[in-house]
Amino acid sequence: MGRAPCCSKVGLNRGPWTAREDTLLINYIQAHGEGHWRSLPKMAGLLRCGKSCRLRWINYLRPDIKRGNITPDEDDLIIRLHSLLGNRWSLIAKRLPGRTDNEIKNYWNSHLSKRVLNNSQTNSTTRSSRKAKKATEKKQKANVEEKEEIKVLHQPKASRVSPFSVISRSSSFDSLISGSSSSGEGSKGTNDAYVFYIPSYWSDFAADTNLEFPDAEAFSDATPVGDSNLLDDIFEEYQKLLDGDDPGERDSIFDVLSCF
DNA sequence: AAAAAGCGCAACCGCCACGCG
DNA sequence: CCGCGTGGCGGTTGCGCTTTT
Repeated sequence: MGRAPCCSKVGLNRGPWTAREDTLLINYIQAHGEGHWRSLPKMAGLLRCGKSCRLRWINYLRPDIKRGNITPDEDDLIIRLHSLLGNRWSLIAKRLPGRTDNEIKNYWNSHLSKRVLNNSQTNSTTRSSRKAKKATEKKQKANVEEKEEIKVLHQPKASRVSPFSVISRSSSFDSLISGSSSSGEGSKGTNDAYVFYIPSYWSDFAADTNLEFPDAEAFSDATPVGDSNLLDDIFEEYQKLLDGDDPGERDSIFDVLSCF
């Protein structure tokens, strides 16, 4: 049973959004900005729940959304961050400009979790029926997750991010992402051409937390994430800090991460 | 060629924390 | 301090498309 839905569903549209609804939502947000999701549908003339509007905007319509396949570098970073943060999709997404938590979560569930699973397998499996295979995968997945739960160093409860994060993600991302961002569907494909940048807040992050990045000055708007050495450096710094004995220090890392 | 199974992803659901009166 | 409204988050579902049998 549980509690009542967030809003009355009576008379509201559900399921896939139509182009018309998308247009209404985009036009309204362009005119009035994000927020006030509860009243937005009414004001925008949409027969949708406010929550649904928010999700549609954040996961699909926002102009800074980068559509297309996950690049190998992003792929690598997701795996590494997941090993540190667990299923903290929003935090992981914040390290991947233009990617949404939903997208990363889906990508993990459909691609990476299997890959991680396969890598952890020591025995080669015999060919079996798909059903049996899937059942086995499910079982193994459960085992891996059980182990991961032990491995993850610190997994605080999900918490709301500061308003600053909204500014970071939604207001200035056009300047952070080079290449075209597409708001239409079916624009997958040109992923190889994507180049994106670590935003300048990385250096602020380092300064604010007294982190000694190997080359903090290198973190500027013009720093391509495509440099896998840099990704390694970032990841290693995270790991070092997380491996530290001081729980307070670890907490501060998550606090800082939550601020972006 | 048809049916079954698998896959990918948009959308939904419910819980939780923050902000404000 | 407390209760309510709201927004954010992670988990889950549903469905269309693709692949396999």
